[in-house]
Amino acid sequence: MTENEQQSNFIRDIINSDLESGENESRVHTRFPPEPNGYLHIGHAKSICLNFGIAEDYPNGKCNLRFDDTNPVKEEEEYVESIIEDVKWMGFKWEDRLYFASDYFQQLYEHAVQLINIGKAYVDDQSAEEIRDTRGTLKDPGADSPHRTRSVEENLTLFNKMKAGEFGNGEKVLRAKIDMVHPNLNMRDPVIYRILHASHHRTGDDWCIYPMYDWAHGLEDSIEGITHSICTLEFEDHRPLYDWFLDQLGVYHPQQIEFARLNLNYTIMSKRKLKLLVDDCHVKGWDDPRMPTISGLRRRGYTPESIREFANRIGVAKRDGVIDIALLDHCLREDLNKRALRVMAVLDPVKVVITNYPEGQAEELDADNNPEDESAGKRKIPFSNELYIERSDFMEDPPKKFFRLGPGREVRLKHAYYITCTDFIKNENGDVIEIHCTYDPATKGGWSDDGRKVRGTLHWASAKHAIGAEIQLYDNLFNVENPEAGGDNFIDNLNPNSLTKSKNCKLEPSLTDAKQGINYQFLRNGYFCLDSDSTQENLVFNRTVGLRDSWGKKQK
RNA sequence: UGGGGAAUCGUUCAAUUGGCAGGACAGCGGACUCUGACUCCGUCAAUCUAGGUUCAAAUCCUAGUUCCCCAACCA
Repeated sequence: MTENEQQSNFIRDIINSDLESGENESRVHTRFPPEPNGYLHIGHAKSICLNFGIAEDYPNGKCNLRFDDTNPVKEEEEYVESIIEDVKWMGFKWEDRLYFASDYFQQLYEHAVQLINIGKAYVDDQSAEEIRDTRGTLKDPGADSPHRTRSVEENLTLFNKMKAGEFGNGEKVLRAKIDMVHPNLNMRDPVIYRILHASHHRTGDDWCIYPMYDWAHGLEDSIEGITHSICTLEFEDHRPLYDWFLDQLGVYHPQQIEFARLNLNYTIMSKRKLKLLVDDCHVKGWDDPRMPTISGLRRRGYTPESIREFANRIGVAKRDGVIDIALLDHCLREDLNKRALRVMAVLDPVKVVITNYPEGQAEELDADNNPEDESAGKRKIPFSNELYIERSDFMEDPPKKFFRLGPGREVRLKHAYYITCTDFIKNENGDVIEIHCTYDPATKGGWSDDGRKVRGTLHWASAKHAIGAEIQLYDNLFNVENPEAGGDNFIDNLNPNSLTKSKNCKLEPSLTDAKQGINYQFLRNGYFCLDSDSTQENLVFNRTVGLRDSWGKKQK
């Protein structure tokens, strides 16, 4: 596959053959159905790209954004808002098709009455424990409930009383009457309605009975005229049930198709566990830049384009596997390289004094904003006799392959001059605190006419013009490839060094005007963006991702 | 254990449906370079196993192996 070209997959193959055979009046209609019980993460992004991507690529294709809000005790308005923002940010459009399962509660209820009327559902008085105990096991068949043979009239009466609030939580449930000895556990008279005296974020206290996923989901799809209902592998076992309900009711019957969810190494993807990281303050919130949430990635500086390209490259299949986080990094760098504004920032500064440059003098030098994009233009950078360079760019006794500064060595200051190190000063701890150099006035702009080769090019900032900033460097949130291997002990695998703050960074003054949502490349240091906590007085930048570093790698 | 799925380079997705196993990422080597970046070139490397059918098998058949999912009034 070449870059940016749409990767085909088995789901698109199914759609193509459906289209060929004239299935669904040749419509293609998908949906992305999140439960608003947490923030969306990169795994959801895969599903979003799949469902909305299909809608974009087929003539008249549509994709609904539908909240599967059937469980009021776990769901909140805050999550609804974040999900809407995230899908929008990803660049997908649902036009006027924003739906909520809760909008269908009345229809779902009426269909339940219908199911009772055809003798395929009954009210059970058993407790949750009793139901569990009589469901049987993987090996053993289940046993019929004593209430399984109630008359239609009695079931109708009881179900209406459930709806009217005459029973407490857990006192009664409505179950489908299928087969208690079915080899598929999901078919052993699944519960389809439970009593929950809880306020729903949208329907308030209108209802005290709420539909279960299996009952609700297929009907939601049916009501919306979904053609291909795409979900993850763990629902494969539910498909017979999905089909059974729709067949019993005789309503429009979408096709459920399952694919393997995304797993990334060094990352967890469980909403429950991500919520725990937030609730227990292991991270600063759902949008902490170390989180794999879409909001976290956004704050970190990821672009929607890079995530969409990633989703395209990983493909879609039924085999579950683990994607290397390096592929995400790659897609990110590929996009950022094209768009990021180049600037200079010194993360760990050490002072350089140009001894032959007049003190008190300064000049403005020209610099490209983006060598990959001529239209990005140029800017001016101030130069003076006192500068900062990166501490790691100087060695007192450098090896031959070190192309940077050392006693007697000449390097280029990007966009400025060649300088040669003549001396350096150390403090009592033996740390280099000042480096003395001379500059060659004939090399202004970073060129010399005499054909002299200078291997190293350093970024820098003029000491008296530089602005200060705090920079946050990130590493993987977890320090093992599969943090979830130990079950709920994943907290033990948190990387204690996932966040490193550098307070005294020196940036070129143009960054005073840095804006949120813009990607910068701090030359030789990586891609950065202004953090949402940044203020005029205290600038804070996040490192989105570092540059590839073959030199650093070689050092190890 | 009953049921449902899946097995192809280190990782991941492909293979015109029986016709030379290909791409991407990672790795390694090199070229280029005012970012040790980018770019470019090269290179390493796989069909779960055992039988069978066939001129020919990743693909079909038989037997086996391994891995994943299911026993919430979660989704």
